[in-house]
Amino acid sequence: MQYWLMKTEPNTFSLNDLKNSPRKTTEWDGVRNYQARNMLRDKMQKGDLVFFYHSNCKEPGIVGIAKITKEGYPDSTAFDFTSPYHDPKSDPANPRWFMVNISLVRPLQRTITLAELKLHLALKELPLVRKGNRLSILPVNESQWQFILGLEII
DNA sequence: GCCAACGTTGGC
DNA sequence: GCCAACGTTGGC
Repeated sequence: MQYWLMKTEPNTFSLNDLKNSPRKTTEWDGVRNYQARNMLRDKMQKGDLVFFYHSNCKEPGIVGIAKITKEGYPDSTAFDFTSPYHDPKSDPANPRWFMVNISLVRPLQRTITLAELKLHLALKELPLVRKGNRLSILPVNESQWQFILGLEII
């Protein structure tokens, strides 16, 4: 059982979009970074919990909890000529990109903002708050997970 | 294999 | 909108 943080731009796909998805489940497609791909393909396991993070928006932060409901499988949008994520270099016989399915567990009672996360010494090793980090999928260790959850209720 | 140029991410 | 920090590309 591992913990993760997954970034999404709410303009593209928000927590509400997840809530309104059939069975509150979505394919996490479109990841086109090899480090993130490796986590999707090799590390994420069914039942792992995920902080759902809104990036590139007015108030960046963690807004909900989701879980992995299907482990890594080839990202079909790479083969779809009509998709913005189409990648002609991904061969269906040897797929380059992978995705998982995630399902909503619950929204948080409030947004735990990036600014707030940066204040806590206990989170100084959290990859999210490290300078220059642009990965859209990041590991969270158990103590960090518990600490962040503890911030939800003020 | 090096590395300059370019593209992207994402906070601010 | 700016720009720092990365990742990728492609010439050599």
